[in-house]
Amino acid sequence: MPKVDRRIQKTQLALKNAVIELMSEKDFDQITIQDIADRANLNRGTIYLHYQDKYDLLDKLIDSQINELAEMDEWACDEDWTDAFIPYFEYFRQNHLFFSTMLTSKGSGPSYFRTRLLAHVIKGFEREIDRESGKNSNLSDDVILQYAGTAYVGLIEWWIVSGMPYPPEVMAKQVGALLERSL
Amino acid sequence: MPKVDRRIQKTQLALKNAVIELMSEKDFDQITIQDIADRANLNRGTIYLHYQDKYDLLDKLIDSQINELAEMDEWACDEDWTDAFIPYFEYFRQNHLFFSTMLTSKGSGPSYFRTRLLAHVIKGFEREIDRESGKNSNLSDDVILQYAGTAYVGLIEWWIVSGMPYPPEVMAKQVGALLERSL
DNA sequence: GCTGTTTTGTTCATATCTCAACACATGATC
DNA sequence: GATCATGTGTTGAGATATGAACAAAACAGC
Repeated sequence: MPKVDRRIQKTQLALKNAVIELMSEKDFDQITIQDIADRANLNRGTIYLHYQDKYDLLDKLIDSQINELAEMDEWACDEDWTDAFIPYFEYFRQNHLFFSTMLTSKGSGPSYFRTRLLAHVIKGFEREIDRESGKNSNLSDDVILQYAGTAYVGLIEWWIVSGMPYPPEVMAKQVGALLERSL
Repeated sequence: MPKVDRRIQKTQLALKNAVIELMSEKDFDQITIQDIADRANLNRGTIYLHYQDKYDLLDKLIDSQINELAEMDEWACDEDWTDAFIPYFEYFRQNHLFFSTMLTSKGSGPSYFRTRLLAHVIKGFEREIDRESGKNSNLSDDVILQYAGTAYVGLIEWWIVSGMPYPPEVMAKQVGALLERSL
């Protein structure tokens, strides 16, 4: 990774937080580039140095968030299946503002971020399906993945929107157990 | 006022917060320029674009804070004497991190900021002494000012350090009453 | 339709910040 | 005293952000 210039990092962080704030206040389509620039305390032109328009900005914001998740996938993949989810739920808690806003925001139709997240989750589950014991012999992979994926994403959203009523470890263990049954 | 470039404002704000944080953790003399740069997430060289050294930085930080106070002096001077202090205590509450850190920090000897603040307060009180009714006819201005000034500053520090147990309006009214008796 | 207002993208010259490197001082350790 | 590590202050080239201006679009109200 060629280290990124400090100023770019700060600009992107400011933009991310600005978008999160604004999206929790109004519909994304009603947000103007000027709004974002003002909230991020940046010159409007600066945004165009990095993004095509506000949709590109949102896209790349989501991209980088998904990528962070993807990096965690590699970092710890074959741990004990019951502890494997702990870092994820800690991550969700740290970024709960992003997740809650993006998952619940109703731009037009169901959240674009949910779609992206679901796709990523399903891709990660693909290689975890039990194809040996025979317990899934009369089930299609498609069905299993869609089932487990939506369940997982739905649970994440519920947990965050409800104010994270259980600590990350508790969520992680239970999710691990349920997924192990489903996959 | 020629408007200041956004970047300068951000840099100064970041430095201010960094210094506040660090001073609440360790003695100012033990704080290194690199510490400040790291905490402010700035390049070390950037600090030298604005300040001679860390002492100059602290000086100018204090300067600007005192100047903000001075601007409030002009904004509303001859209101009702019992309400006049409300904006000040609201200001103290907003900046309580700065005031508590600067007032209680023991660089070497008593706080430099306290000295500066006291001088400013006394200067503001000078024209408020009652020289007509005769109630102060056998008192020296010096004595009155030192008395009222230290009392005021001491009360501010107590209020902030104690976690601001009374709302600003309550403090303002009582301080107004007490100062009216003293001046 | 037309008209005034807002938002958008883009451009340019300039200001500020960054990064890396440097020489020098300070202080600790042997 | 020599050596090593750490902090300082400075420099230079380059990268990024700024502010201001502009034309074109998008949009509202009439």
